[in-house]
Amino acid sequence: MPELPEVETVRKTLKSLVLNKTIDNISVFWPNIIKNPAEVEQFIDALKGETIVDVGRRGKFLIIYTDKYALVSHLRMEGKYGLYPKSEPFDKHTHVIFRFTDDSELRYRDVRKFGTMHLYMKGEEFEKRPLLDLGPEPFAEDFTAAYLQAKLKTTNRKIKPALLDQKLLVGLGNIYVDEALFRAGIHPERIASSLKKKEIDLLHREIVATLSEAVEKGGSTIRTYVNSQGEIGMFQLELFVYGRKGEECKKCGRPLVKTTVGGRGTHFCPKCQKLKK
DNA sequence: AGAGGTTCTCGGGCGC
DNA sequence: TGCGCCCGAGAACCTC
Repeated sequence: MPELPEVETVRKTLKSLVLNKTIDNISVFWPNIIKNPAEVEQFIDALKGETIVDVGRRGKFLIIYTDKYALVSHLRMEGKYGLYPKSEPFDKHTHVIFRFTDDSELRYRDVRKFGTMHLYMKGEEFEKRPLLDLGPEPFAEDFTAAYLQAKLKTTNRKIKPALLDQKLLVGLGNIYVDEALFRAGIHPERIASSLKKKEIDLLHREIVATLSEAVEKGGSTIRTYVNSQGEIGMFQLELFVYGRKGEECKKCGRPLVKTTVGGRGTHFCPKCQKLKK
């Protein structure tokens, strides 16, 4: 569910809620979420007594920093963090609880149980999976049009699945990839290596613009997304194509269509995004 | 009933 | 042949 704008919004709200809190103990009700260390007991023992000193982000991953550790957390489709009073009952979708030394606790809830957590010593987190091998951040200096052009030139994949590959670039998911491709006027099934320099320049600009506008609006709430303070995003109101099948294209007025590309539901305008070679 | 905001693993196909 | 890369399919899980 969350792509870069949603995760960045969660990062900010989560940080404001848990900074300087000290973990007293932890309960894990669905151990499959904990991918490292191998034993859940080690995960729990390591974090007992640790104080949260920062909350970072790399692509769609949250990184909760404590004195000694980096907890790398991916929300996948439906993961959510929230701070609750210990006295409040938790629901059946609560899979991990971090109890603090005060009367509050951080709960990780995840209806589909797809989310993951990897715990590493601080400083090791970028050398191990899943943060190893990630592509550039879209707002960083190393994500340039020239970089994008060099990467796309050498792949025969369709442009949409190529852009969803987090090794090429982090942060895009199914919503924002459809939005960026529409805004750049590029058909999602174009072969990546067939894109012209001019098209890639525009695509690069629209990827950065779409993601940064969405961050400003607190992300998009399509179904269930809320930030760590329970607030919805507002960027869904600005979407051009995602979730708008059959509605009028905001550029040309013709109806938008939905197909499947690379196994993912894909929204686009057949008039504004022509499938040329 | 099947799709849903994600990503990992696996296996087939292809080229060297 | 064998290996490595590239790419697509399927799987992980639950709700509506």
